[in-house]
Amino acid sequence: MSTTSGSTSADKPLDFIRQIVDQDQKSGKHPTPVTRFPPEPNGFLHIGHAKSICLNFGISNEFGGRCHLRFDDTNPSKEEIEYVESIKQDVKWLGFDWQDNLFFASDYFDKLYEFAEQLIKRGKAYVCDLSAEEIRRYRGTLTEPGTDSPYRNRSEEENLELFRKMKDGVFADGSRVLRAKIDMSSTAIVMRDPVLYRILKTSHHRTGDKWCIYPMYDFTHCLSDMLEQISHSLCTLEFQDNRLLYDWVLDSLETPCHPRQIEFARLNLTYTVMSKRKLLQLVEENHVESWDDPRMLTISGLRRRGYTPRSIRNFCNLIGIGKKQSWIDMGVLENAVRDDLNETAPRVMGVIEPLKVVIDNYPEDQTEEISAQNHPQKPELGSRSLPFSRELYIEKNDFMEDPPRKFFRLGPGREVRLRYGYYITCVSYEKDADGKVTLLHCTYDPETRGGSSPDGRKVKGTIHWVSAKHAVDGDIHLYDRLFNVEHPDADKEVDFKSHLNPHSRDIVTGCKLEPSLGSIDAGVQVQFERQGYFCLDSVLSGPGKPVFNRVVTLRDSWARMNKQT
RNA sequence: UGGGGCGUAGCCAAGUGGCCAAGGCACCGGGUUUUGAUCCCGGCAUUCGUAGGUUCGAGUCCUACCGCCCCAGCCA
Repeated sequence: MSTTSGSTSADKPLDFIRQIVDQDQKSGKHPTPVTRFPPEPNGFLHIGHAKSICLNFGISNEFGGRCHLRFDDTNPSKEEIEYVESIKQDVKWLGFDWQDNLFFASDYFDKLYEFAEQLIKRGKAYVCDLSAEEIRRYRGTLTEPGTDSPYRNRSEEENLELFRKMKDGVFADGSRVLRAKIDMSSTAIVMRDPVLYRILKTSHHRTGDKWCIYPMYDFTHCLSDMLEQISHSLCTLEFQDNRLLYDWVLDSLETPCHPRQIEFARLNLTYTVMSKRKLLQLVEENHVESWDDPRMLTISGLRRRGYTPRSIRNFCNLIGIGKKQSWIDMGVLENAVRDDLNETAPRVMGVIEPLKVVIDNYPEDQTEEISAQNHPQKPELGSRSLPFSRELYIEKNDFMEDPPRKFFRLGPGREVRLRYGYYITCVSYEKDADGKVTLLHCTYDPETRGGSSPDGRKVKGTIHWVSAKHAVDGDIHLYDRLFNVEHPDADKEVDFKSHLNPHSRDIVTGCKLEPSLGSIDAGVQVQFERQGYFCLDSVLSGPGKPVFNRVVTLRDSWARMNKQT
């Protein structure tokens, strides 16, 4: 079994789709499974697509098959070449390889056209002159059957002639369509003589102006699958009805194989919205900066935020595949990055909201180099050296004027350990006119260098710090969930944007970072000890002006405890 | 009132008629810890949408009912 897909464990039970693939492989029906990921190049990929990508490419990796990347580009009025490139980049970044199996439905336009003529010759398709509005009326309703189009019984010759003229551009957009001749009284609406081709005098991003008719999804998809010898065509639940048409088209034509369509539930996540329309709205109305805003659950947004490909793959493997519409808790996604980054991210110290500390009994001009581990559980990741001096910064919320008993940090007269440094005790503090604490005076115990005392005295709290004169200044963007309710778009009467979390991005300037952070590469994740995982923003950072994104916080049982009381 | 699907814990999800209904997340206890992190240990469905039925035995089979999702684009 390949491990390309991440954390596929041998003892994990197979989902229902993998069971089918497994059986088909063992029975010899499909010794080499072939799947495909078929995006329409009309937008950016998001976490929901990642589920499909991991499923299709995952199966191909696990069963020794192939997975094609095929662009479903049959509607030139919505699609753009730019999206093709971003989709390829995203799939690649997620860690999957389509090798030389890159296809476009538009590459099949000639063949598709031939199949359409074949259908006409078999008396299974006809050109219809009804307007879009009329077709809709003739279609009937959920409970009433449709009625036959007056053009339904044209002769083969007439249909062929008209269809060729459609192709040659003699008719106006929308004036005629090619329809399948199935059953206007079918209980399945998709079978009531569905449109197969429409006239669209729009140039296509790949075929240019060659075509002025374009095939519809239902006609294109099954035939594309067939042409590529796809064994298992996986799609989401809303296509269940379409399977009837998928099978009808293939059964109505002379084809060498008949791929099996299998539907699974799309991904829904709490505290976010997933539809392309709503994501677009967030961008256009400037609720976020862009498609790759770190708050967006687009693949590019997640990448910029600092999510690792592996964490996304692990997440997709974790949530499973089923037919039940479900809502995965956002915490599961967040947990997936935490788990991954906990293993791999080097630990560093950064002070987000600095409070200056003067160690009164520390020599004025002295600087010491203190050794700090890069990962306490992984000595193989080495250590680094940290400058220590008389003036430091600590986190503002690591000091309280009147701390409760369970507060293990600094307060008047209290002693804490500076991570890898010394024990210090707060002896006094200064406040400004507004009553805000501006400076702490502490003393240190020279016997406690490195963080332990010869007398074995217990110090419960350990806090992070940065030497004031060695600190690198930077900005930090504290990202949080974009919405503050579980189901932002649950109520159709309420605008989902009214649930936007005003603190989805808190920008903090003047943060004090340990020196090594001045030369870190964009996109490399580190753990700011006691706070969370961060990475340098690839867009906003400039020379000498680092901007760090918070990928996700560390679990914080202290914060949780305070929330409850 | 048509058709297609789905209902196992707060959220996912195994289970394919036979020991006490996997596992993960969340939650609650406890331990280790120079990150209130990580890690470790323990707890967490007398019950599988509901009601009947078949069977020695049913979450798994049958019947009825209830609830939720999708379908009436010349979108995919």
